[in-house]
Amino acid sequence: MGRRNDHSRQEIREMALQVAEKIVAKEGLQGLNARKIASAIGYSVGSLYIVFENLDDLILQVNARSLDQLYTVISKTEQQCRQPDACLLALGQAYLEFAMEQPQRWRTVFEYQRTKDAEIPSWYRKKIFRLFKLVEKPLLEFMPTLEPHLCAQTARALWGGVHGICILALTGRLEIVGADSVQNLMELLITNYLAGLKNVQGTPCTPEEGTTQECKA
Amino acid sequence: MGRRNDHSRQEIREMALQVAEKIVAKEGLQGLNARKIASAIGYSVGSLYIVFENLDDLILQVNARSLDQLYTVISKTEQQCRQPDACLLALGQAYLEFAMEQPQRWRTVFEYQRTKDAEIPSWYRKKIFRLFKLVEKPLLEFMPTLEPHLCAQTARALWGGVHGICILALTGRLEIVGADSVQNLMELLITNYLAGLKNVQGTPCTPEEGTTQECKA
DNA sequence: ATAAACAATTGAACACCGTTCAATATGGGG
DNA sequence: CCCCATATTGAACGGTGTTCAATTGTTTAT
Repeated sequence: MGRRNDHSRQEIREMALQVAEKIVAKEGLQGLNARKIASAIGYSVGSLYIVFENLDDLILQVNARSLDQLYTVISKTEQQCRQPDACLLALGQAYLEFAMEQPQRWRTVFEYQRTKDAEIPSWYRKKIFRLFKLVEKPLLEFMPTLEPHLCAQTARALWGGVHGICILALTGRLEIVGADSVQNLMELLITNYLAGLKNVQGTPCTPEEGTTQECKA
Repeated sequence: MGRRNDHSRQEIREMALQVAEKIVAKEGLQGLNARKIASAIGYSVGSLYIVFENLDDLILQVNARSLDQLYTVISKTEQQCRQPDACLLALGQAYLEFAMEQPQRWRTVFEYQRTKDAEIPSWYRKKIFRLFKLVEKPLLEFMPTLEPHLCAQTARALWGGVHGICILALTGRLEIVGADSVQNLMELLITNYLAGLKNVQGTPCTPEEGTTQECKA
């Protein structure tokens, strides 16, 4: 088959991405390959390489969409809550919920590392940044005295923790008996972390309980 | 070449694992393949499949060794510390240090998922369990009133958090400027979490700060 | 209307991967 | 010394991602 002009490049790109999303959601990253995508959209492999630089590029786009959807979910959660501490807890649980409802897509986002040593593009980084921003906002309401840099650090520490629980849960390394226990872990982490924040910042440093870090600020 | 009896199967196995460890440490999981291992130990690919079920099996063994080495490091750290809170902080930092000094090996342990749907063998699970035990011990000293199950949960929440910070740091998703800032994140997470634990467990539940969970116990 | 120029599309081909197994070469027992 | 049991091989198979000469339909010029 030669020229047929059935679809524009943008359209082919869009079709490929939609198919790839479905495959990733159903079979995970392992189930995804160029020939499968190509045949599903009725084009050949060669056409994929006109529209995408390579498969890494394609997967990056799929992940970008997952991040966008995650942002939508998290953002809605953030808008619906009132008290900052309850808000942070709700954000963590929304994050966990997304991860558990779309495990394959979520895992693909965070486990996939490009083969090439190419840097993560800045537009993709921004999608991660704005997720952090959603955490920093209620955190600043919760601790208004936090200077911006420390707030960013505090948010990243908390979100790293939330993320870690999700990963260990999804990869089956938490090994917890019981149905909703991952949610409990999440609540434990967030509430204790926040309570500690309030406590440490609000009280003078006591030598037998504080370590060293908090006394400086 | 036919029979030569240069090495026993155990010896071939050992040689293969040592070579595989080096390759993983230097080039990561992506740099590892059967032919490379085979040529490095002076045998053919076929011999590898006599000694290992498949590459997944081989990688599992490599990861088991990484877990053992991690356990050694963490265990030593645990033995050297005095106060339980300082101990937990030291454990987290030792974990982070291992992850950053052996990034490829550490990532291979946690990011690799077997292709086959085969379960993780129980002897491998035990290696993960005993790592958690090292966390639960000082945690119980820190909070002697914790019932065993809640202690296990509390340890897993904390360790999930520690793990998450490591992962995000290693995959370049934290985006922190400065040298030792990941260490600071780790300290933030652990000290705040511990302070919160003490605070929440020790004081009666106040409606405006506590969420819901801690008031039940 | 016809031809020439152009561009979209293909799919065979290449180099790699994990895995298998018939063929083979050899150490050691009779 | 011969023969056999077996340790070892490596070509072969089906699967990757990726490339690019060849092909074929569309458009433009005459």
